[in-house]
Amino acid sequence: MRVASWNVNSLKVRLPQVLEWLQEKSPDVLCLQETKLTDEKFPVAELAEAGYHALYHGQPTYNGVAILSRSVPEDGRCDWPEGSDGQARLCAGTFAGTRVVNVYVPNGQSLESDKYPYKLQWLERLRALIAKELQQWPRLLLVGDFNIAPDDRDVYDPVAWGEDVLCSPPERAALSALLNLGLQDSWRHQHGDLQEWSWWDYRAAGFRRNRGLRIDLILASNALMAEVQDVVIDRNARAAERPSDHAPVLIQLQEE
DNA sequence: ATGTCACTAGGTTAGTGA
Repeated sequence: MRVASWNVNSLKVRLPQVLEWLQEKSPDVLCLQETKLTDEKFPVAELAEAGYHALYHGQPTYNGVAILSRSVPEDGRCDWPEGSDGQARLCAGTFAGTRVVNVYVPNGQSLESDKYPYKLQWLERLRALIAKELQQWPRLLLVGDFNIAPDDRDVYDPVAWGEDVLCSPPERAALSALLNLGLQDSWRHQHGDLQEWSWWDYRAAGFRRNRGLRIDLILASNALMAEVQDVVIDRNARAAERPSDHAPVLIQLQEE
């Protein structure tokens, strides 16, 4: 099974690139973040024509997540079990016994912003949810835009970036708490000390100068980690015409 | 550390969020 994650920064704008990428890579599952579409505007028909079912959860202007898949997921979930807080950042489904949880973690904006404590609270709620999900589905992938660079190897210039948002110790501790539930950063596990980025700022020619961060992650539960064959960041998608500022990340799991 | 992009509302541009 092959599962991917991609922050598309508006599915309305990026639908042609997404359809092309689906055709080229043919993943079983593609998790999207920042669709920025209300549910009635979700391109269900175009994706069905491409052979993909869609589970989606959006809102106007901001956020929005979706899971595109060859097969129909079981136990589909949109948003928190305790109810929505008005921000569409979470959805999940089960494919052949493998739970896939798709998240768009709040950005946080800056350490001074009120969005920063929201981010930390959101991550704590996610930890509690994943703890429960792991009990039901030991085979679990937690994928998405985490808006956290796990450590300094994931930052183009860690000295310049310092402990600013996306790299602050409390954010990294929140990510560690998630990993401590029994998950691994699959890309890092496969690639040792390699440095690659999944996001490059549109501003200041970030991509041309290869100034990026690795903030799009696929966390695999320990039960799944032995089946991981490959994890790749598809930098070509970022080099394409009218790109998202994020590249897709794709994990290949051994077939049964 | 800002060389962009996408969104919306409202008035063909400015604010906002990333």
